[in-house]
Amino acid sequence: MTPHRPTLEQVAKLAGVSRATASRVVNGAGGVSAGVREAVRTAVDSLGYVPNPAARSLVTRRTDSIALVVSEPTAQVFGDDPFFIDVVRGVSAELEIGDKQLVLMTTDTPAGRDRVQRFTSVHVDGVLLLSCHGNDPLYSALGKQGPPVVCGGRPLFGPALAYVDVDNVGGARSAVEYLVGAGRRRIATIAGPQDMNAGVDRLIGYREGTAAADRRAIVAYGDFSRDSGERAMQSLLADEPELDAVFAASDLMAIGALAALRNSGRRVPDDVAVVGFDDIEQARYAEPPLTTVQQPSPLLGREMVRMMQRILAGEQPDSPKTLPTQLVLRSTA
Amino acid sequence: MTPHRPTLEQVAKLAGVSRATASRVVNGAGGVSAGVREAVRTAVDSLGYVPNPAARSLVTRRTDSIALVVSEPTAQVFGDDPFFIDVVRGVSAELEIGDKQLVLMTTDTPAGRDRVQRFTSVHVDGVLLLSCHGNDPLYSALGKQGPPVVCGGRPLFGPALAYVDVDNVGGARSAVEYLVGAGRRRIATIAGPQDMNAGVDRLIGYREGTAAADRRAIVAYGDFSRDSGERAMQSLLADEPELDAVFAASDLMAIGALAALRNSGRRVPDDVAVVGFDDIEQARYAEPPLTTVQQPSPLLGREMVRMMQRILAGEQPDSPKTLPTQLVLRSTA
DNA sequence: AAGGCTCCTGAGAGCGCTCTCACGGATATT
DNA sequence: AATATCCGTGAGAGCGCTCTCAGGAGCCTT
Repeated sequence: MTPHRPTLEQVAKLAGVSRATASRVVNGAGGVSAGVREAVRTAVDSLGYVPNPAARSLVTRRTDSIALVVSEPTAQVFGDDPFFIDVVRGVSAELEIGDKQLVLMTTDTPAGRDRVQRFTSVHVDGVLLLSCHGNDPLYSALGKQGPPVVCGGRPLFGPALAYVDVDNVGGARSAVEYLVGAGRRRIATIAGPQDMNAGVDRLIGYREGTAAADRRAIVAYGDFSRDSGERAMQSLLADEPELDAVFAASDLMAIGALAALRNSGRRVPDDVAVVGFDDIEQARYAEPPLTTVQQPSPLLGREMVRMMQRILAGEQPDSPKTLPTQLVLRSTA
Repeated sequence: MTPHRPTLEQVAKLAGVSRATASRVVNGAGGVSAGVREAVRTAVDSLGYVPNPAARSLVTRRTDSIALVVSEPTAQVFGDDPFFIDVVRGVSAELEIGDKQLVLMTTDTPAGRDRVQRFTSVHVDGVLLLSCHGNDPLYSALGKQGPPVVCGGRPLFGPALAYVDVDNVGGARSAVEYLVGAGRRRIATIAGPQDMNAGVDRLIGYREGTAAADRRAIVAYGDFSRDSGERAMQSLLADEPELDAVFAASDLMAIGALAALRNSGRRVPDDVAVVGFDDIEQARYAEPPLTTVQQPSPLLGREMVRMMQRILAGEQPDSPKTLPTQLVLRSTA
């Protein structure tokens, strides 16, 4: 198919130098006189030379590519909010700077997990884990040996891995604080799944906020999806008809809650205030537009890569990094 | 970091065979006696041997990985509908079957494009192009030399590349036919961007449908986004206050149109029927739930991979493949 | 029984690259 | 002026794997 890619050897011959020198120029190593460097560059251009990464990585033992591992449940959960794609975009953009490749892997089946484990042990320089689910055996497996791992989201179990997270606790707390400050008395929450760190931490933040203001915690659970939010809101309304505020751990659940509130005849925000979490695009178009806690998803991707690069460069293991969230005021609270 | 990966040499020694034989077993090549095969397998397991892909691909000239190239504009456009992630999921699942890797690349800048071009020429066995935008220089560049290319979505320009597409024309036409059958008289469309094949083809389908029913074409343009749909609907309403149906080339635009119709006091579907395209999750929750043309996004990804694999296997170049769409009836039409 | 098969196995030659090491020449040191 | 230092360069040894080729053992043919 391909006629035949030129090799370094040919570049060297054309430039009238040795392969070693050509290699030096191609890799930007110093110690080459300007004239020779120029000659090699010319040869590279005229031949259209592109280094063979396999040959290179065979000797360097680097692959210059890192894996982004996403557990399929995660992809499913985040399938309809742009979180995932935003993270990927951030990862991609940041890797591009370092001229590294992004290898995307999903782990739905145990076989897939096994595949990931085998694969990552040789094929990539590092692994970014975006599987925020509970006791994932992948955590411990990857942590034990093989390339360095950086998690997106604080791992709930397993060994202490490097991670970057969004300030879920702080964001949730600030949402509650805002509701308290706005004079709300009975503040409920629709929490996310408790096998995911975002679900856990946002509930913790809610509890901190209510405790600090001496409010009772009123908790219902959802799975981050719209429907689960609607159902949770219904049960909340049944149990606590007097509630006047709800913090939902995701925008989708908040939007579901909005529908439930509407159906129950409550006015938002007059009767019940609603605050979501994520700040997805739909939040802007909700009826009424949703007040929510914004999280910097692309930045999460970028920071994961940066942390990985620091680890790869052999620097001190970073302390976990937490990215700030921000309350975005719209009309529901 | 890594202690040191076992090599085939070590496996061979442990199994008491030559490297060649060990290689045969590892690669499942025939012509190895059962006893020897078993011995090698045992050695592989006990050593935890994983073949070094760099060494392998150095000699085989395959990388067993294929690139999915996404132009950033595309990612942006599709950022808030699950199309992109669905395609990726399909691609990923299908590649996994063939035990190939997915390398994800985005091309926002010209530099990025250059990078893609250089990269793909050596690093991957094939390229899946998901950049459905107009006159992308990448098309011709990739088509000319380098690995085989399969496009997702019919390329609008450039050389004839293999592609898989969704039946945009047929889907749009069937939407119009349905509206006609439901007795709608003045059927407008909110078309998508005309530098993207989905935008072009859905407009063609609309035109076919209206022409076949002797209806006048009433066209406004959007960019697939919600806001552009809302604006387009407003201008449609201003120009053609008597219209009684709208086909929007995306669900997001249809949802925007719904908002504009509501604001103008029209009832949906009583006064104006609305049909979207895509069947994103939001369509189910629109007010009222949106009738729309469903497209099989994950299947698109799978089929792209399958076509690529056929090409890689040296089979006859496939004719372009078109995947069926299906009208999903809800409440807006 | 001799030749011809087939079947299994091992030896060895690279794939294209990086990197260490040695070496010659120019420059700096004493 | 002699030695030490440095810089630019080339030779060559692999990195771990696949794959061709040759050869030995066992079987079938005639």
